[in-house]
Amino acid sequence: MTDTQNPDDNETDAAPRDFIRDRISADIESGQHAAIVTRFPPEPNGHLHIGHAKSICLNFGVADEFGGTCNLRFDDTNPAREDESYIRAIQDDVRWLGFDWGDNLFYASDNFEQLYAWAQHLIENGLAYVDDLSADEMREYRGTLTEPGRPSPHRGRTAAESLDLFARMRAGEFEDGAKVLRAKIDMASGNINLRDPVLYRILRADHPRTGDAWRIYPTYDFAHGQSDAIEGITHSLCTLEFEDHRPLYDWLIDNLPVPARPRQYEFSRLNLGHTVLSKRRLSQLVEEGHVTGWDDPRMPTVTGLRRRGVPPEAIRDFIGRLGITKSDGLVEMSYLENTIREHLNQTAPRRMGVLDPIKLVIENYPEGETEELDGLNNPTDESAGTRKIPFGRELYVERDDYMDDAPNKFRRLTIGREVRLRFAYFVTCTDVIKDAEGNVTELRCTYDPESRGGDSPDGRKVRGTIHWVSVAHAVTAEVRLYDHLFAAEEPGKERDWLEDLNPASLEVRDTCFLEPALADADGVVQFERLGYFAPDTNSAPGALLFNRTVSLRDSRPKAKG
RNA sequence: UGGGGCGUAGCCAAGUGGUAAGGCAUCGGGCUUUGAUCCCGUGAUCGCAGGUUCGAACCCUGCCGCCCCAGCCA
Repeated sequence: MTDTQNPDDNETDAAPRDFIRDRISADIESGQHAAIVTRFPPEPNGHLHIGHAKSICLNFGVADEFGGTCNLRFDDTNPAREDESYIRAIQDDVRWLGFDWGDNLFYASDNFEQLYAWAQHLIENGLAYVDDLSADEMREYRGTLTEPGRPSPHRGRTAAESLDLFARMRAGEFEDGAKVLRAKIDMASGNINLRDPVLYRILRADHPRTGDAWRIYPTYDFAHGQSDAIEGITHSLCTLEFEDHRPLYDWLIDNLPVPARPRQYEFSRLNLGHTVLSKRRLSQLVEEGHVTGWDDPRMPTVTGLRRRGVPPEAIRDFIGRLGITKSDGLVEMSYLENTIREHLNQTAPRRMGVLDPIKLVIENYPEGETEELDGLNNPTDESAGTRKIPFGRELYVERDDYMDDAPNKFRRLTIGREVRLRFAYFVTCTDVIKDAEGNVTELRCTYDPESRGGDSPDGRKVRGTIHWVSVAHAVTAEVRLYDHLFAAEEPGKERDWLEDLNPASLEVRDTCFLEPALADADGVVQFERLGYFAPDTNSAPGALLFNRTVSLRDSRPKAKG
């Protein structure tokens, strides 16, 4: 009973460990908290991106691991920039990622009345005052990073006067920007957030949820921590740039009669190479038409990744592998891509499709004859079974898979070389037909009828295997190939970030030929030897449209055929 | 020159005084009806310089580098 654990007693596969989880464990062990409550607090002013996914996975993940709950809370304190449409989209995204907030849906705006009362409480206690300084004046008075600020002339206003002014601000008596409510803390603090930060500003705009009830709105600093307290959040997890705000967060909690004592912990946000992860920049890309929308498959948004064909499991796995720390780095895009491949390799059915077709005619195959061959749906998963693939005398193969005078390394078609048509026959190229400009228009081949299925009874080996589609049975489709949205790994590092946009991020192949089984594909599939492809949201029978989620790894020698 | 953080191999990241986990990438090799998958192997003395200690990535001191903060954005 009093047995201690063996030092070599290997725990099961390590649940994620990081400084935040360590802290939570400690808080639970010490009895500090019986159960933990976290929250994911998006501002509804744009769509979620993969950086948010990190926060989502952390907050919901930790709640789940420790038997707590995670609230979804909209930080809707700025009606000037927020919109209802985003509220819906954000919920869809979080759900799609695989998380469930149950009944715990909140809005900071639900607390407006309470926040107002607490602001009055601060004024009554001499801890806040109404200031008439303009934004410009306030900036001047605030000082600089190295010089202390000066007190506003209104800092000494009586509580009674501030209370009156504050009420009139609420009533809509003053213009936007005419007055603000400020906390009275320390104009000389080295931490600029403590130099009498603004708690309320006049914004005579209607709010998606409270309509015209309010003419003043609390700032993030005043709304966030207090909302945490109201919801009983135990661990308020946010990104590093809020570290400077923690003293203010604590000051407010300490000076207000809040019902709980939440604590804020900060972790580093996700930075990904060859893309941008800020809502400001992402909205700009959308607004200026550099992409087709928030759900453009090139966007690092949750909705974009989804349309691209990235499974939510892959995103969660990716985030999990990165870990939670306080050091900010730049994660290689290839890391994400690799994680996506890993998941899709297990689940995506294999199919064949030719994206840059040239015709291949098998001269000794009977005219007009057709047969069906069996193709493995997934070599890594026996249970995926097989499918029938129609075969005939005329096929489409990839232009890339033929080369004149190919070097020995070239394992594909060239005159005189025998290769295997996947799941079909051995075929030997005998002649090539070209147009006036020298472009290959057709390949002539002979096949070995004995090699049906892809193996020769004489045990003869073949150097390569290529994919194909029967001309008579092919379905046509448009396929979109994507590359990094930005050519530079760190957009904006060497020049204006928009100049780093990759002009080749989208390549449209409008006449591709696919095996007939793809006519009604409804999930991500692997086009053998090419990559993973997802039917686009606009794909329709007769007008198939696929997005390349990610290519397959390619270890072929550098110089392509 | 103020305040707050960070600094372990190309990238992410364990490690918290006892002699550098793991993942990805790279490069070799094996297997292979996808040049895919899979399998095996492959690299660091821990930003730098001092100090404490029998012993330091982990403790102390001093440097250096990078990130964030001067919105009535979050």
